Amino acid sequence: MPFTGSTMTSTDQHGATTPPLRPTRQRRAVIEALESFADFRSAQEIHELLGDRGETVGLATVYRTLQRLAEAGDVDLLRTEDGEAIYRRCSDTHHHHLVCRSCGATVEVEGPAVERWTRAIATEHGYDDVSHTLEIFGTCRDCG
Amino acid sequence: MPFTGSTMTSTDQHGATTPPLRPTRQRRAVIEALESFADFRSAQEIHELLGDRGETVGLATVYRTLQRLAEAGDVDLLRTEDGEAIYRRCSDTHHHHLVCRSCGATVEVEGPAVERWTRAIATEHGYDDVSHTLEIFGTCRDCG
DNA sequence: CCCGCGTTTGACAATCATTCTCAACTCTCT
DNA sequence: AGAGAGTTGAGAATGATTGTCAAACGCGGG
Repeated sequence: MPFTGSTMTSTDQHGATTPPLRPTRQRRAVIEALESFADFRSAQEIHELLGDRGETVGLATVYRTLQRLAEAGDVDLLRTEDGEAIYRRCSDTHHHHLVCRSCGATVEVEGPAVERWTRAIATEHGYDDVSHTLEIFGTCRDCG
Repeated sequence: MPFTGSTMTSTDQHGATTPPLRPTRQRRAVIEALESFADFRSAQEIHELLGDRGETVGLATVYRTLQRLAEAGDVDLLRTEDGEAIYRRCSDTHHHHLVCRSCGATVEVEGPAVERWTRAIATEHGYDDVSHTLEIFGTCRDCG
């Protein structure tokens, strides 16, 4: 299987291939749910959270919605060490995360130097159309 | 589910909790298979590759072996965008990868500056016991 | 060389996250 | 109100990965 590393950005590079997105009750619910926490959660957890709130949203829909949002760059998607996808709402600038290994507390960090470095390294090796992933893990003060 | 971000390094930080590892035919076969290619492959692919070679090694065993090797730091483990685990033999120094999005060709890269940066950022925010993941994706010259 | 015992293996069942299917439903626009 | 495209939900289906457990193996001692 080929490697699909086209990480975050799915911005329209051309005209407008993106089909319209309808503001349904379910979608609003998911987005609202995302507003209610600051760390990363899995699709399943978000689905559960919605259930607790009394919102009825199918699991498949939660998955679909999160996918769309991630593609659109409206939420951050990252993978836990065991490959599970976890999501979080985020600012729209390119950034990375410092995540607490034990409680999940997250800090968004920026590093222009790193951005430059990755691009330079890639170019130097003849790679084009560069993207990257960078996540930092650690134990936060409270969990220390 | 808590976050387990203890990425690559699983080096014994203490005495020697690591139990002995027996050099069985299967393990040797897996390691040998790893020698035969330079890019990343999934456990399934490696299992298949072994089959083609006439080596009979159970799929579960391949998974177990790769896991052990990864824990021991003898192979690199990274995740494709869809969460599949892929492995590759590697040098034992800490490094990152520049992977071709379409053919999987890989280059190991080092960046002392990045290492320092991540540690600094983490410390600055009160995070301890820092580790990180960083992968760069792009389209290599041949696939361009 | 044979024995004992903890380690490993393998076939297969079991998990688990995620995706697919498809009929029923909802928007949006006219 | 009606048409047509986008959405949804329930449950089946997928697919990677892990668990189970009895049989096979590697290693040190006698």
